[in-house]
Amino acid sequence: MPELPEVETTRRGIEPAVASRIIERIIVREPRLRWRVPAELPMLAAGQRVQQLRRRAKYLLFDLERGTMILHLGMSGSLRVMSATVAPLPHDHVDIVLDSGECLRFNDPRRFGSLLWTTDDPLTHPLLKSLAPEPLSDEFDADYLSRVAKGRRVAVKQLLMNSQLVVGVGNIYASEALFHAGIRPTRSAARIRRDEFPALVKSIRKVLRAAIREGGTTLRDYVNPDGMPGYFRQKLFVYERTGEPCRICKTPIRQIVQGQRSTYFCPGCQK
DNA sequence: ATGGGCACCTGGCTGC
DNA sequence: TGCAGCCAGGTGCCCA
Repeated sequence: MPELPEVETTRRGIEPAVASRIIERIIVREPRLRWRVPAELPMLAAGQRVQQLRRRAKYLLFDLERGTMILHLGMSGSLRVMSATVAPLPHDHVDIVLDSGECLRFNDPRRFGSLLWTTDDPLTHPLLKSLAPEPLSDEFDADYLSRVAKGRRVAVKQLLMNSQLVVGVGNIYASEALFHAGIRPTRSAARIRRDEFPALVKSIRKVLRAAIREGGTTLRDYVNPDGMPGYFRQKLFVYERTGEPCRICKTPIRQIVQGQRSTYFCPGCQK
């Protein structure tokens, strides 16, 4: 599910509920996520005040007084803010109970999400230390992208989904960004011309920002912390529009498979 | 170093 | 109605 816009929407949605609150307790109903939730995490985190809630790539970082909780939503995860007294539903694996009486409830049917603990700088954690620059930061520019694409024979779509090179862009936004840049997803990264990188960078940033503005994209499971879907789905140009006419040139949108993931593009607009 | 394929999991949909 | 097969927003790991 969640790519950068959905994770950022989640961060913004839960921030008012968690900022400066004390974590009263953490209830782990199902520790078997992508990695087992450390048995000691509830004990370690309880009683600490939330100093800051950050996002790095698709990870949410809860900085506490003496350690950080690292949370990833995986494919089907979502976090909701609700009263701690509400009865849990299936797949409500974790509750982070706050001193306000509210809780953050983590629901994740497929259990590809994760919840980890570190006392070090979380950015040096093995899962985070090799992540590429944030796509909405100044560091991510045409020079950067052309440099990392140089000599890479992978398809440009797969390059965009390699978190060591570009973060936050998943299966939806990779297809969408390439559409807006007018670039075929199948082209080798090495074959992208120098003058195409500015448009590609611009498209990635534009798509991510626009999706954040709409509260993300809901295809199936994703809901924001208020339980509401994201509305960017209506603004998708190619994703899950197989056979439908391109919104620009009316050519039917095509679907192919790259790296075992569906890719969508317009044969008319993307060269 | 790079790239390809698999694995982890559940649920919803399709078609026989 | 039942069920097998396929697909889904991520990403670490193993292998060539």
